[in-house]
Amino acid sequence: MIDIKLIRDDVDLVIQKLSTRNKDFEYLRDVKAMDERRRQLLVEVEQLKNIRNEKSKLIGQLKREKKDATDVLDSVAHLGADIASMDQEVAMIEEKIEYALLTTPNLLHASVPIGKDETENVEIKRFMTPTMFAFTPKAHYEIGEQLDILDFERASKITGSRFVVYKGLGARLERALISFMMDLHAKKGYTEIIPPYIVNRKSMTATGQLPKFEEDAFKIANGNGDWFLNPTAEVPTINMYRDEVIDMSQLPLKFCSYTMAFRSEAGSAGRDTRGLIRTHQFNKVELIKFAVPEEGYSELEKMLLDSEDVLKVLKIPYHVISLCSGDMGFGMAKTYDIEVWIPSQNTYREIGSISTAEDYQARRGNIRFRRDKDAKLEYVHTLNGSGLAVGRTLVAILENYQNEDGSVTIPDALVPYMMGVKEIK
RNA sequence: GGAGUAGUACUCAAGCGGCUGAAGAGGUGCCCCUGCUAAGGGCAUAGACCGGGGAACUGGUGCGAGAGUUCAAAUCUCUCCUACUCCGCCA
Repeated sequence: MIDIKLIRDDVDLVIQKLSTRNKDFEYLRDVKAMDERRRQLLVEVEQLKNIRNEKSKLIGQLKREKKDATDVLDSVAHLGADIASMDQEVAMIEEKIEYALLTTPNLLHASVPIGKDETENVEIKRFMTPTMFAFTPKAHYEIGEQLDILDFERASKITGSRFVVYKGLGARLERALISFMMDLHAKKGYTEIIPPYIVNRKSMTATGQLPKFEEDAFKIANGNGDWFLNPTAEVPTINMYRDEVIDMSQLPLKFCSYTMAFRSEAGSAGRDTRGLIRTHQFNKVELIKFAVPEEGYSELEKMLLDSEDVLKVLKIPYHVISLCSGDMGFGMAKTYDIEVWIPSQNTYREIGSISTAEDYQARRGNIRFRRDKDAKLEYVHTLNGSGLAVGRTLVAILENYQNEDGSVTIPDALVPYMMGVKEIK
């Protein structure tokens, strides 16, 4: 969350900065007023508590000396009710402020292009030219069904729509991609992680999924209603360090985290209903970094390159866009999306997203570091990037590596992971 | 799932409702001593968070978390979390 001191100091500036997200933030003026009321109450109630503490001490002393304490007891008796009611008001105000801050998005970095929606995102770079075919390319679900490596019908029988069964070499390809990606990143110094796929409410709150986007998550009945299916490895991996102080010498911490990710896809009814572009359950390899603030943005650029490298090695065309202000995610200060070429749709589609939250998540999750022994604690910067979405990478391979006869060539880099298979036919 | 035990600072650990923001030990830092090392001695070692103040300072909260009893809670009560032991079940 953003620092309440910013609101205290200059609420107009904060509102102005947030306004590029094309939403209304006038309620922050109420937050400022509540904060003032709270501090004023604190001064009053703390004075009363000080009096009570002093008198309590005196009572203890008198009793030890076997003296009469009735007068002091009488004089302190009325304080309790006042303190209790003021405490209650403070708690109520704090709850409201807390909720407002938890539902206020991050401030954007100065380099984020201003724009109203996804149509105004800015292309940063391209890799390769879109794949050309001498025939009409098929969609990945047609290819997958014909090769009998993807089975959507049976998946919907087992569960429902937006699920898939990977079969035979399809299953092997999915598995190969996970290993390939993890190897690629691990070789560059990212520590491999396989975290829990179920996370609790605190974790979801720290990374920003809650309290605002509860309907996007799968909640499960166990865990007193406070357990959720992992929506992205960013959640469990960043929360590894929640409420911790990270030793300065360990920064930047770099992780590549493999998870199965789960999304309710509430609100995307009708979109990408066919195929595995948008499923409730998908594999994802995610890059996560914890960095000192001054290195946050250089680490973001490096992470983008590491993420791109997956498609470079696989030789699949993509471009990178910088999300404009109106399309930015809730908790992030700056985001690059990698979009991969999808021949059947004749367009680029998102396959990865690389972002920095600056200290927004660190403040929510209380993740800090200290520069040296006597230095004050500071919040780290947290970064996350896809490395990549595995299902969508499989889509990109099926479509970009398809042949006229319906077969699919396996990218060279994956052949060793496919037990030598060079083609699916 | 059942039964039990425990959670105090960097670590271990004492702790009677008030004199405990917390004994003691280790560790760590600085200093002394011994030619160096091993060993020994001295001093320091609660931070964090929320406030007030221009500042020096100062108030509040903190003993797994939350609620309660009380003028007063590490200490009493309740709920929860976590770890460990035994039983049951199970990949």
